[in-house]
Parts: sequence; structure tokens; C-alpha cells
Amino acid sequence: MKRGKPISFNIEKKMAGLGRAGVLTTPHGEIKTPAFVTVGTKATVKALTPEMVSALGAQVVLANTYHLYLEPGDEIVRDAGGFGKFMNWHGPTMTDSGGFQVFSLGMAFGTKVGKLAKVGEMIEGEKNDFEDKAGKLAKIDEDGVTFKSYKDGSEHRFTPERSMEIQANLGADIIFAFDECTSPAAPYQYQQEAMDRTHRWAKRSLDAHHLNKEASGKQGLFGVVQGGRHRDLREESARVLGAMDFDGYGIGGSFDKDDMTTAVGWVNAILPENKPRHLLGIGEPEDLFGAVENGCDLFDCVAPTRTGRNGTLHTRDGKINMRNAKFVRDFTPIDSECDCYGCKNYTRAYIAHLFRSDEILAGTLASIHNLRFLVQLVEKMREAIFNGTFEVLKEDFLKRYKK
RNA sequence: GCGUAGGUGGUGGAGUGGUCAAUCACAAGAGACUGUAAAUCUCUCGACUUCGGUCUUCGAAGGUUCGAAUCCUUCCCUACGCA
Repeated sequence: MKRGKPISFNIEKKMAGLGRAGVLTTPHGEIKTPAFVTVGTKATVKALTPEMVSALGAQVVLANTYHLYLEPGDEIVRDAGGFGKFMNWHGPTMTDSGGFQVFSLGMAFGTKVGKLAKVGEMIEGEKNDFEDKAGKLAKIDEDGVTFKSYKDGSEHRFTPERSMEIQANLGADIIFAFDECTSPAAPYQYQQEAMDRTHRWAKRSLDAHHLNKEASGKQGLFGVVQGGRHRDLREESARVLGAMDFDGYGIGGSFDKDDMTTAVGWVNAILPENKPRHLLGIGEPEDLFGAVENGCDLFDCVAPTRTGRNGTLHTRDGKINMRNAKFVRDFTPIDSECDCYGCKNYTRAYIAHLFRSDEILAGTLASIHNLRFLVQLVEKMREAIFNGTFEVLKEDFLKRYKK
């Protein structure tokens, strides 16, 4: 290994298949993996103070390049000392490259299309509309992506080099190569084109990062594997990017909802074993089990905070919607087995009241709970990897969770 | 007691002779959300329904009219003002 690498990864225990537990060391501390990464898109984990985030056991916060570039601006964040310091989070940090916004502000804008799709249920209209990008907020060309700000309509341009520059300013410990996150509705040929383009952008990201000695001395860069739902593309992407000198890998893009775990396994069987793998944007409990046993080390997801703010909470017995009438007089905790601040101090009835009266504390307690639920679940997975009880944990958990 | 303004769905409030089960908002009921365009969005919300419709409604009772929530009469109720 080269000296002076800003991050290092140490595998402590391997499972029978691809799964493993380890420690990822960053300039701002260690991340015990597998780990659930909290999302703080705009340099804030919505509704929570960093103290709350830390208290619930989160080890690392991931912010978003595009959002922080738009506001307050990456130079302000740089002058503040990086987004971690800016938001008063002292632990490890990551930034996403803006690649997801190519999708969310591009093809997906104004639609109900998510990055996960059941292939059988894919809407024909969405496929047919695929080439019609008019009216969307992101347009892709070989060199980069032109975005229209969702806030004021102003036009902005991202290229791999620009993303690296902005991410250097944002100052996270781990940054991502600029990629294109495709729609699951995209046809094979487009997935292939987008993947090839993402590979070229990966090389450019890497080159730009290495040219910036200061940034590459303190930030690790992860490449992002693409390829949609297709095995040959996923494997090719893993081979191509795996051969590049990244500090770790993100696995991004769209998946077949019913078979994501398998696709992750295709990729991780090829990626270099000694480097960390981050499954981007995944956070359903069953998906986390599948991803961990298939060799992923890190996950981030907006779901726990977003769905929490919208009233959906995880329990050992599945999800519940706190706005439902049946919780109005339910004086038990959200989950009696949960050790989070919300569960230790409040009842479902109280939280239901907060949601119904649109009180801001509802989103806070819900976010704490959902994040703690996932963080703790992944902590248990890590423990189970060391104990050799992963399968038991998975079966017991899912049996109850899925009822 | 007199005057004025009103009485429409759970609430507020449109409609002011035919296309009105009744705009809209809120409340309520349910659902969605996976690298945050999201403290957001979608659906339901008189009754019955084979989900195509059918029926009953606009304080009450009469009346005018081919036709009324809408016009007239009386009564009941509410708010404000004057006694």
C-alpha cells in the first residue's frame, strides 16, 4: 500500500460467502463495518442535531455535492472548514458526487419512477418517454451534465472535474466519482452507454483527484459501479472500475427490486476484496441483510429519515404508520425492544398526537427511532458476523419483521 | 319585541332558477416514499352499488314554475345592533 493514503480498510472477519466485518479508518475516525451511514444531504441530518445523530450510534454522515454547491455554495463550506465542521459533526464524513441528481432531476423528475423497479411492472409509457428529456432538469452529454436548479431554474454545469473540485471544497473524508445514475426504465442499450460514460467519468474523476495533491492527501475517492439490472453490465463495470486505483467502491444505479441482492453479489465477487464497498441509497432491513451477506460494507439511505418524518416507523414487527387512528390511544412505546431516546421516553399515543398536530418534534423522534433501528440492526449484523450467527439473526429478524 | 345578516356535507365556506351530491380548503380514513426537487405526495371522504350507476339532500312546512339550494309566504334557529 502506498503511504499517506487518507483512508484504510481492514477486514477483521469473513463470512462463508462474500460478507465481512471490518474497520474503515478515516482522518476523522474509524467506521466499524458493516455500517449504516446517515444521510445529511444539506449538511444536516434533517430534524436532528449532530449530538442526537451521534447518540443514536451513527458513525458517519453523508452530504450531497449538488445540494451544498447550490446552497450555501461549496466555497462557503470550504471556508467554514468543510461540511463536517460547518455542521458541527466531528466524525467521519462522505459526500455523494451529484450523480444521483442526474437521475432524480433528470429522467425521474416529475414522475413516480424510483431507482428500484419491479421489471414486470415497469410502465410502458416510462420506457417510451425515455428519450424525451424535454422539460426535465438535467441534460447529459459526454463531457458532463447541465442542471437547472430546482430552486430557481438557473443553469449549472457538472463535469467529473467540477464534481471533484466541489467535493474537495466540501472536504469530506470520502468522496465519490461523478457518475450517472440511470432510470430502471432505461433500455439495455442506454444502460450500456451510460455505464461506459460513467467509466470514462470515473477515470477523469480519479485523474482530477490525483492532480489535487492537497485533496487526495486527505480524501479517499470511491468509484461508482453502474450497469442497471443487467448481469453482464454489472460485471463489466466491476471489472473496469476494480482495475482503477480507487480507495473503495460505491454500487449505484437502478436495480430490479426483487433481485437487488443478487446483483450486488455479482459486483462484489469481482471488486477487489480489500477495498470497502458502499451500496448507495439502500436502507430497507431486508435489503441490508442481503447486501451485507453479499459483501457490502457501507449503506446510506434517506428512507429512515424521510419516511420517519412522513409518519412511518420501523418496529421489530414491521413498519407502522403513526398517523393511523389505532395509535391515538396506544400508550406503549413505538417498539418496546428499542433503546432509542424516543422509545425510552414517549408513547405511540404521544407521537401520534405530535404527527396529527404537525408538531416538529414528531419528525425528530421519528428520525431518531428509525435511524437507531437501522444502525442497531447493522450493529447486530456485525456482531453476528463475528459470532458466526448471521443466518440465525437474519431468519429471526425477517420472520418477525415481515410477519 | 324591532332591525340587519345568515341557516348548504365532520368544520369553514362556494353556488344564487336548469349541466349541483354539491367548487375549494381544513378535519378525518388509508397508502406511498430506498446515493432527499420530500415536516412531502397520492387516493377515499352523503347513502347504496353487480363500481356502470342508482337514490336522498341545501333549517322546517307550504307555494310559484316545465324545472328551485336558488323566487314568494309562514314558522324555527343563530350572530350582531337597537330597545
